[in-house]
Amino acid sequence: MLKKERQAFILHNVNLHNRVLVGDLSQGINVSEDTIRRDLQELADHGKLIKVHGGALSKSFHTSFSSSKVYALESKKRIAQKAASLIQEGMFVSTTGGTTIIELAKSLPENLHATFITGSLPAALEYMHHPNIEIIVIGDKVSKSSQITVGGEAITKIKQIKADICFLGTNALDAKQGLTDNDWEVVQVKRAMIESSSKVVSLAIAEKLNTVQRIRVCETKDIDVLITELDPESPELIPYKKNGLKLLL
Amino acid sequence: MLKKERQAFILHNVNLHNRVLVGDLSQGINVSEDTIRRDLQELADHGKLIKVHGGALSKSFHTSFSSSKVYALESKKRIAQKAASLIQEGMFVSTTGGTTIIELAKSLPENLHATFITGSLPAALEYMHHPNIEIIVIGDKVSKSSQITVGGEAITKIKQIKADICFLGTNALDAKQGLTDNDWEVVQVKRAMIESSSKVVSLAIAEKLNTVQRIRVCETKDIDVLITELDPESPELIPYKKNGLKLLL
DNA sequence: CAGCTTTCTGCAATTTAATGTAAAATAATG
DNA sequence: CATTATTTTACATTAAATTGCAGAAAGCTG
Repeated sequence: MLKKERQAFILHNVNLHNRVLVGDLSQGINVSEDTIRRDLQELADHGKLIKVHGGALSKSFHTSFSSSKVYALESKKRIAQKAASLIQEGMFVSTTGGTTIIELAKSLPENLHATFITGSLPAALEYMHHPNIEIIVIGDKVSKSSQITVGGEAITKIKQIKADICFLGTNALDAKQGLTDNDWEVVQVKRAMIESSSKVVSLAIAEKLNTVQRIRVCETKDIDVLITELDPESPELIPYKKNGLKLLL
Repeated sequence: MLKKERQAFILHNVNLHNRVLVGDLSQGINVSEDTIRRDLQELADHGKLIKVHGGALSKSFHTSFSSSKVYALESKKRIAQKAASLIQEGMFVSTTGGTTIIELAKSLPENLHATFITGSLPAALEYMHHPNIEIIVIGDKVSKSSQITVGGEAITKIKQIKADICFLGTNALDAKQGLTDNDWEVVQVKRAMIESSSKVVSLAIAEKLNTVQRIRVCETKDIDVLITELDPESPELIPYKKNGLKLLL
């Protein structure tokens, strides 16, 4: 059996049963456990499965188990801290929703005086814990999928307030395709925020990079700063640099 | 069973039943109690559950009970349920903030179709759990003490929407002095809500009755229904009856 | 406080993983 | 075809992880 075949077989199995054991595979294919381990390692390196002690789990199993709120939490925290450092005393800051933005809200320094504008209900609740932060909530219909307010009223209000900086929770970002999203109403809100902010910052964990969704929010060059957890020298980031984005962390 | 699988199983259980016992898990999965404890410890370290003596609790369960919002919770729940029974299919409902209103949000029947208008962020988050409820958030500056939006914009918006029924979380109610409150901005919002609603309902636990605060929101006769947990025959309630209030429970 | 249960700690046994090395297979080159 | 390099694999050895157990410590209950 060729190596590729074997790996295809393993992958097929792990996706079918959500789990595989090194021992079973070794017996089933009749190769040493070392070989299986090497295969698993390789597949894991390519992100096809999750290697664990004793075998491997399917990707879907793993993500469903570590619920999305805690998913990549550490990355998000680091990104959020970097983002917080961009905020200066007295600024007007607008933010979208999303878990990374919530982390940003939690990362704000205790004594920061600033005004936050948001249509995200969970984010607003977080800002509330900070005694010196003024909160402006954008009112309108609530989109349940994204937990932010959306609609014409919301967009009108957003455009009425010129923010110094705007933080975008990012669903998908690609150097060529720009910032994209799947929800039409949310896209409108994001566009309005970008339009009425002096500086646009995108917070994106690595896995959102080089992915594309249906609806374009803006082009890559419209974003001023990209904050992600990758090494700034990482080759993945080169196309973004070319588009003039400042990179952080 | 792989370690990750076991932990997924535990997590699934704790989220399902809100609690797990070390012994049960040990028997169920057929590993030693030590192993279960180590798993619980690990999951707790990652913030996925709360470890307690004898087992573990789900995160949501724990936070909903450890907070200080349990004061007079049972009374509030009963009041909330009574209030929920007043809401009919398709109604436009406006609500203020306050813990009793949050209980109302939790008490809503699963399949109710209605539109809720509120400036309260925690209430809006609760409504979000109901699939058939449309939420309109009133935007403006957030008052941290009351966790609702306040200000001219908010009042303008409230007046633009005519609600069928309006539920007021009540700080102080006195038959002679009417409904009173301590926060000027909140009072403005409440007044606007009363003005633009066909029916006004006050939710008040007994200890708020016959108390007065600085600023008058409205007179007693402007309230249509008072919901409290006292016996309707209670002498305390006679002056309210005289003012034409309908009493519930 | 006394008696009970639960938890923690260190330790040993077992299982699993990683690493280095050599043999075999495959590919590349002149 | 011979030979050289590369890849793949198995085996042995060492390292790491997981788990259960015993006894001490801590927590709970009446």
